[in-house]
Amino acid sequence: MTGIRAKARLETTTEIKRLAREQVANKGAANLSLREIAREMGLASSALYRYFASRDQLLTVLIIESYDDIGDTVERADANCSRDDLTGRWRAVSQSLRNWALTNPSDYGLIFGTPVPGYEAPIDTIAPALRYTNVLLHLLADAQVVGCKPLITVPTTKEVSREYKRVRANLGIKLTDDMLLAGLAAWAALFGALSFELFGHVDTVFTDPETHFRALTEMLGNQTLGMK
Amino acid sequence: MTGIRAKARLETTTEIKRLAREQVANKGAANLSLREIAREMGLASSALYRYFASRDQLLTVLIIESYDDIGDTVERADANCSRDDLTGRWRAVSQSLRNWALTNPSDYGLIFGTPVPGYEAPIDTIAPALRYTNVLLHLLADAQVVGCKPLITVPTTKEVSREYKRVRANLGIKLTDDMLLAGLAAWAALFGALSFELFGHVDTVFTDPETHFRALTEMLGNQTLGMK
DNA sequence: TACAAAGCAAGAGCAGTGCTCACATTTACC
DNA sequence: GGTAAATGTGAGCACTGCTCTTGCTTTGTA
Repeated sequence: MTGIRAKARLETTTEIKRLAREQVANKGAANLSLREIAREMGLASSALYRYFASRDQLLTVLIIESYDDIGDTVERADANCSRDDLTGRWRAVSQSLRNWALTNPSDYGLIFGTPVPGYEAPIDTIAPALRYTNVLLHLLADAQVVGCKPLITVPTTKEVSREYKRVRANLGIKLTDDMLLAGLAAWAALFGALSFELFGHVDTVFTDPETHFRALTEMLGNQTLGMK
Repeated sequence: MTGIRAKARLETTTEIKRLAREQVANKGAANLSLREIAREMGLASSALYRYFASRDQLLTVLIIESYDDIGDTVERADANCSRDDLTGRWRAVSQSLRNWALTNPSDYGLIFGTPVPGYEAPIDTIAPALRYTNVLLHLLADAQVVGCKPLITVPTTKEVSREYKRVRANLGIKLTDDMLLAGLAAWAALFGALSFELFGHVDTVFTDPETHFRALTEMLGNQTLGMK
């Protein structure tokens, strides 16, 4: 029975990650210290290297888990709505995003903040990183099927239509140019607003950021889902 | 004549900042090393503390200079347009933003990336931080004066109108609710798109990010400046 | 012009970091 | 029960930010 050791290993690994997350939240990713984790666990610092190859690898694992967490959250919010309630789904998705970000600000920073120059995201991060975006893409696709037309205008140049053709191929989803642009713009506005808020760029602007965020998403929902 | 020493001090200070910027660009802000700067300059590491109180203070100075740099850039782009060419000004402003970000990606990361938890921006950073935003605010104000109406709808709740009243006060600028929301949304979409691009979240989506960015800003300009 | 004060640089030293490696111990399986 | 793998230890290397004492140079002034 290899179970005892496997169980202990899992526990230790989980505890390391827990303490790491705590440190990242309190002192920032840059100040994450393996030695401090070891001290808190009553271990020799070298012992941690039996569980994680390096500080960077530990951080990468935290990032992957965060991607999965935000993916879970957004998928669940979307799944809780009736499929044909497109506005409701958009509301639920964007609200759940902000809630997650406010609840896990350091994880948000880990994912959407400044990457280390030269850092190549390992393959393991790619799939989890796509989950939360796919929720939006499917919402847009569903909207298109029932005949929604975004209330925006796409600049009609050959360059743009060529690029968006490639984007459709890259994303593997069939969306009209206007739905694509409206969706990408709404998505960018959402994360732009969240980054502004979480990274402290609008502290002196808003008294109640939540109210603005609601107004923003309401407006973006109108623009993107538009009229049937 | 205090000139000789003052000049030497200025030169040393500038050189330190130059090398620091180089390191931040190559290895990230987290890996900025005062000792390495000292080595490269042929100085004892302790000598650097005559010029900067700490590593953090050096980083803060870099951030302030970056804020001023982006402020300069955006102000200049705007000033180069004829005042009543609102669309042209919006194009110039957003293009100059992207150009600056692509030319100085590490500075962009310094400003718009993950802040250190508990880090309180010193007062010196506040004024420079407002410059690039003020360019947009004045553009919106000018648009309003000539009767532009954004092509969006604001959710008309008491909460929203109360919050936007406070925002007007905080920003010290009189904009209608729809102009305010349209402007903030466009601003958020701009920086959201830039952060996605610079922080590597859309590498697999776009073949030519510039084309998408142009389409995005074109669309946002339409929505915000709208029709007279 | 002489001199005290202020500015600047050096080098040793402290406490901390990531990471490696040889070694000891514990556990699992044949 | 013996063997091999998994796990933990502690010393050690090379690095970091930062402080403090010591000595030298420039500065403004008496």
